[in-house]
Amino acid sequence: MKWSELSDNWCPVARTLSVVGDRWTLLILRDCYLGKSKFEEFAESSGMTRHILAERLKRLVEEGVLERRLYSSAPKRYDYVLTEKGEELRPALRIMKDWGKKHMPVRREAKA
Amino acid sequence: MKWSELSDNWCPVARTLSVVGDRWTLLILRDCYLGKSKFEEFAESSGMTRHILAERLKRLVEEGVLERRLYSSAPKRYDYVLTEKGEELRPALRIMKDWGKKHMPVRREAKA
DNA sequence: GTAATAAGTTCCAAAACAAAACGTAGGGGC
DNA sequence: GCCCCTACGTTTTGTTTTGGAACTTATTAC
Repeated sequence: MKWSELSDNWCPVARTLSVVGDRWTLLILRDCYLGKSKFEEFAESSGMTRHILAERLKRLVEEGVLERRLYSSAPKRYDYVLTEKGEELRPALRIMKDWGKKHMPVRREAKA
Repeated sequence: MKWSELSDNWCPVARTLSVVGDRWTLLILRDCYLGKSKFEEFAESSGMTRHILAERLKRLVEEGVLERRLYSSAPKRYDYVLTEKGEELRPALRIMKDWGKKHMPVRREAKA
């Protein structure tokens, strides 16, 4: 089954996952909630490749979770800010944060 | 970057995602919250391949989110039940459910 | 004119995934 | 006993996605 098929699933959880159901997308949202908005910030913070990052940002914009915003006209630079729709996923990430703190202790050295 | 590297990330959200950060895993949890516990139930309900399902169940058991339980000794049959650790992710799925209902209307015909 | 910055794009090999067949260990009908 | 059914997986074979690194474009700072 493909992503696109999931978006019309009877289950609202499945439809949500068709947008945010992979680790990179959720890490982008985490960064947004931490105040980041720029491509380079996401790339450095999450450790994902620029290739994947560009693709995920594109989808988040298409789905209305983020908005691509021109923040400098010369040179042209765009960043990404949360929409209200995107803001409403914040509580889910907060639960994951608390769960990680409680159940997933760091075993070795922190990397990034 | 690989899954395994994420599990020692400084960020608790990232560590959480190293366990549940893909759509199939989260759909398995959804099914658990709906009362399902059997391999065949997960396979049919989510539409994922048996191959992937077996792998994800294995990891969820290793991580202590689910418990593999012998529910019939002859023939030997196992099912999967939530641990307390697994139960504590339920609120995150509830938020995704509400978000999906609000922001992801079904456009075409529901399939599964 | 040379280097730096920032947002991407392109390329190729490696890994993950999808689909479907196969395996295994019994149970039940007859 | 023999055959099909159930249920939890495993194996196999191709396709798709991902990872990693280099490249592009436009502009500013020196």
